[in-house]
Amino acid sequence: MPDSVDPDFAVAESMPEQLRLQNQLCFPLYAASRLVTRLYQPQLDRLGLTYPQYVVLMILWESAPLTVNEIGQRAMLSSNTLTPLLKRLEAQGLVSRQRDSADERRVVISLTEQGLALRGECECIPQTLFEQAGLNVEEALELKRLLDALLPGLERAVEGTA
Amino acid sequence: MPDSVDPDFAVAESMPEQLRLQNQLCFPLYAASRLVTRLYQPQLDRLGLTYPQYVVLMILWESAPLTVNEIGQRAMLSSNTLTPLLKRLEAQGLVSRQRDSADERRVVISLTEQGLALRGECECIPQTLFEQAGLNVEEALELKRLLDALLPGLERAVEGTA
DNA sequence: ATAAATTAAATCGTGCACGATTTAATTGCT
DNA sequence: AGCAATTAAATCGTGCACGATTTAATTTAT
Repeated sequence: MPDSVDPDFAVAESMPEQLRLQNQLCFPLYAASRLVTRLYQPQLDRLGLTYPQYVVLMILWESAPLTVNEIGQRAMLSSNTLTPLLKRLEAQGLVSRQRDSADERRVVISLTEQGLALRGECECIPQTLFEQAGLNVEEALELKRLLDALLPGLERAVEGTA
Repeated sequence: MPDSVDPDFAVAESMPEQLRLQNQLCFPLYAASRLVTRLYQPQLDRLGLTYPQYVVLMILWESAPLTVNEIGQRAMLSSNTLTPLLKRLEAQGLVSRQRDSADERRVVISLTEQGLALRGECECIPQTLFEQAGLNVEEALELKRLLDALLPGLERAVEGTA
């Protein structure tokens, strides 16, 4: 044992390699996700949106009207998260919520004229942020490819343990 | 215009490519991060930990004692998130919090014997989850490499807009 | 020496996430 | 028809995240 004066020597010395933050895949994933959300914020603030609200709107812009569950499948969120989020979007006049008369259990979410109009405001956001983050196109595509390949296995694993 | 009966035809038709969820890098990042956290939960539940608490403990296992700010730099979290989290870890008897007598502004976080002992319980978690998610080693390494390369640019961009 | 600037935590308010439960509507089964 | 099982949202409770502000201690520049 070297005559180190570092009081944490004993702790660091016995730290198993696989538990070091630097060796974990989960941490950069967690950090990158939060950083990207923070990068979106200034753009979304101007529109009065949060990042999860923006995700839900992107889903609706693509396929509205949708039920809460259908949005949930696409966003991987369930009603405990979506119901209050959708109520906030409704309060902002961006979506409307109405029970499906054919099946009263369902709530159908539609875009209002205002909600649809917001799409135009958002068109430039991805490109702006892409440049702001100084992303390399090839690396970004490769990253997306790997993440898309990872997701099905993760979903299966999460279901399996539930 | 085709004689589609899809009532959403008009909406989907005009959806700009760059706003489709499928074409965004941010969404798989957001989804993967949440899925990984959910995958950790069953393992961490047994120990009474949340994923962010586990991250903070990994940091402490590597370099305790640390101030709140030092933990924050490593975890990319600040006192508004860390203070309550650390109080919960303290309430569980895993860490101790004490003002630095040399600089009363600082709060030094140390591991208790119990907090240090928990490390042993966690050694197998990364390997277990890696297998549970059916991760391919090469892809995982490549993914980690890309994410690690992405983080500095994201951090710079987030600072720049603040 | 002291006032201004800086730094470190804590506090506050809002909005996710998500496990668990509840409520209500529909479907399936006899 | 009628009752059990299923499904869809909503509700509840806890714990992050994070912008903004506050409090208090230290540093700096007069």
